[in-house]
Amino acid sequence: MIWKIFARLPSKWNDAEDYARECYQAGIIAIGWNKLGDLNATESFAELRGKLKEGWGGEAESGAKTIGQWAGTLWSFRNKVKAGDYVICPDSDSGRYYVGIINSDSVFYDETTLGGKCNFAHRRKVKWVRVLNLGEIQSIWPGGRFGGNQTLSEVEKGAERFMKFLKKKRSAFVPRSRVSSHPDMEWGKEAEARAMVWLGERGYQPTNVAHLNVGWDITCGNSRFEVKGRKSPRSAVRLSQNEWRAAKKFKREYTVLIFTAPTKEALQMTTPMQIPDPTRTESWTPRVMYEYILAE
DNA sequence: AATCGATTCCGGGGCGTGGG
DNA sequence: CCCACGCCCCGGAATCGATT
Repeated sequence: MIWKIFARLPSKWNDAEDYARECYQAGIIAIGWNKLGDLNATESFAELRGKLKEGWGGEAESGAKTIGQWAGTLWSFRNKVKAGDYVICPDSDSGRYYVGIINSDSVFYDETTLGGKCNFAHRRKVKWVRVLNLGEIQSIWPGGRFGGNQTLSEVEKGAERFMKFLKKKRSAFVPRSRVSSHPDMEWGKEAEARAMVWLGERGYQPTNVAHLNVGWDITCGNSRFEVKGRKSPRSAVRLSQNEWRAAKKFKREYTVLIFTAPTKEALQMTTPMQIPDPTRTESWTPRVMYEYILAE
């Protein structure tokens, strides 16, 4: 079975956050409604619905209908999801889709925060196996839409194509339908500053070498980091020829860090998407630029 | 002023769900 | 059955902002 599971707060909330990457990095999939306590202690769908009504009755916009859908999500998460099932978890911060295989036989309850802020307590262990970009998703589901909008839903349409896609080996070029971008100087600088802090927090001793034009921005011993900042996942990440060459040369020692945040304040809190050895682990579309000069 | 591209806005479509 | 909804999202249009 294939499940689509969102690990995020509702987008209609103004401070909605996406925890997909935290889950990915922690080897977990997690959903909210913490106040319910351990789901293993809940015996039936009806009991679950009752507890939800008690705890969230006021927030449920459409009463019984909403409660019912929440109950369905949690009940499926507890009962219908099985070890070996596939999970697809969309990440709105990076515009990517994490694909994994459920690795624990039952749900467990854990309120400790993952890497960043995610404290969604209903969890299952996941072995994440792939990261797909929009182009790859669209090659499976034209239009990029699959599964439902609820926190958890089963993916039915295109399930066979998805399985076939996973078996096929990674193709070199997957077209991406998104606009290309010029690097934004100011955001580049902001992102670099954030990267320095973030690396420092993780125990590195980073040196900023961006001004040297070597093909990456930050050096920590043998590790080289290229930092990209963007305001939304809709704008593409572009590697210059210089950067590409360095990435090819240093392979695993070269990592691209992508910071996606709409405002400077948000950027200070953002954890980056990390792409080690980018020329091998991701699909890039080469772009050739021409210019025309009028002959004298 | 005009042009070009990035960014934001928003209409509406789509799939899977439980309620009635 | 049908309907209305959800921890949604695409893609065109409008807006913004930088550069000439």
